[in-house]
Amino acid sequence: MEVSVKGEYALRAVFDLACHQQEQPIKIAKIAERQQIPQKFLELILSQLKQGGFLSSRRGAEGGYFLARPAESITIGDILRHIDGPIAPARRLQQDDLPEDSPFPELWEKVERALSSVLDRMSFADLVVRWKENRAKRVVNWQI
Amino acid sequence: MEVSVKGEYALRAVFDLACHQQEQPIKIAKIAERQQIPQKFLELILSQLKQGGFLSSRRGAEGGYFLARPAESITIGDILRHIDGPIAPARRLQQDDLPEDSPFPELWEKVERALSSVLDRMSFADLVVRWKENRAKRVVNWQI
DNA sequence: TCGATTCTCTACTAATCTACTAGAGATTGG
DNA sequence: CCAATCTCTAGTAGATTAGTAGAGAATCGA
Repeated sequence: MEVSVKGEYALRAVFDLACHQQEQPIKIAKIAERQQIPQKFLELILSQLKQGGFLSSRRGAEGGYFLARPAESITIGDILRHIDGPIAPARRLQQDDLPEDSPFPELWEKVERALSSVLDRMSFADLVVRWKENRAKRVVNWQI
Repeated sequence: MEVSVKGEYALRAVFDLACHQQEQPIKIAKIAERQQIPQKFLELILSQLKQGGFLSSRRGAEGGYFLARPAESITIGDILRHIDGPIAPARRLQQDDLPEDSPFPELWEKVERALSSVLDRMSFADLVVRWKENRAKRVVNWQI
C-alpha cells in the first residue's frame, strides 16, 4: 500500500511550487535543495508533471518551473495517479478470473472510495493552508 | 498503492477457509485449485499465515488447513498487514527529515485512517455474508 | 507397522521495478 | 554570444516480486 519515493518527491515538489505561486519561476536546484530531493531525479519528475499539464516551465537564465493551474485545482490524487499510476488497490486484469459472485471486487471498490475521499478532496491550496496553520501554532508555542 | 499478488492470494485463501469453516481440514491443493493460485506459492503463504496465528493445520492423509480463530475475528487488515507489511502509505523513516511544520504527516494519517476504516472493519465473516448475498442475487436474476 | 498422503522448510531464480546517475542537446535572458 | 537552465535519452546497481525445486517430517488408514 506504499506510495513510491518518486510519488512523495512529486508531491513535495508541487507543494513547494504552490508555496511560491506568486513569484518568478522556481529553479529545479532550489526545489531540490529545499525539499531534499536528488536533483537529477527531480528533473525527471518535474518534466513528467509538465507532460501531465500540472506545471509549466521556462528555460534559460531566470528560468524554472511554476504551477500551470491554480493550486486549488490540483489535488494529491491528481499527482499520485500521474506519477504512480492508478490509486486502486487491485489490478483490474486479475478481477476477471475471479468467480462472478466473489466479494472481493466490492471490497476493492470500497477501499478505492475511501482513498479517493481523502486524496481527491485535498488540494495543494489546502496543504498550504495547513502548513501556514502549523507554522502559526509553532510560533505561539514558542512564545509561551 | 497496490496490494501485492501474494496479499491477494492470502485473502482468497483465508476466504476459502472461512467458507468451509465447519468441515474437515482443507488441503492446500484444493484451495489452490478453487482459488486459482500456484500451489507451491500458496504453501509458503499458508505457512506464513499459520506463523501469524490465523490458521492451524494437520499433516498427513486427511490433513489440511483450517482457521485458528472464528472468521468474525479475522479482518482483511489483519491478513494484509501480516503478508504485505504496514498499511501506512508513507514510511516513518522519511518523515523524520521533513520540516517540523510539513503538512504531509497529517495527510498520511488521514489516508491511513481512511484505509483502516474499511480494512479493519471488514471481517471474513462479513465477506462470506456478502458472497452468499451475491449468490442469492444471481439465482434470483437467473430465475426471472 | 507400513506407506501413501500432506504439510514444512530451505534454497534458488528469472524478470521486473525502483531510485537513481550521466551526459549531450535545446532555449532563453542579459 | 554565452552562461544558465530546462530537456531528453540511456544506462544501471540493488531490491523486490512471484514464483519453482526438492528433500524432510508428521499423520492417517489399512
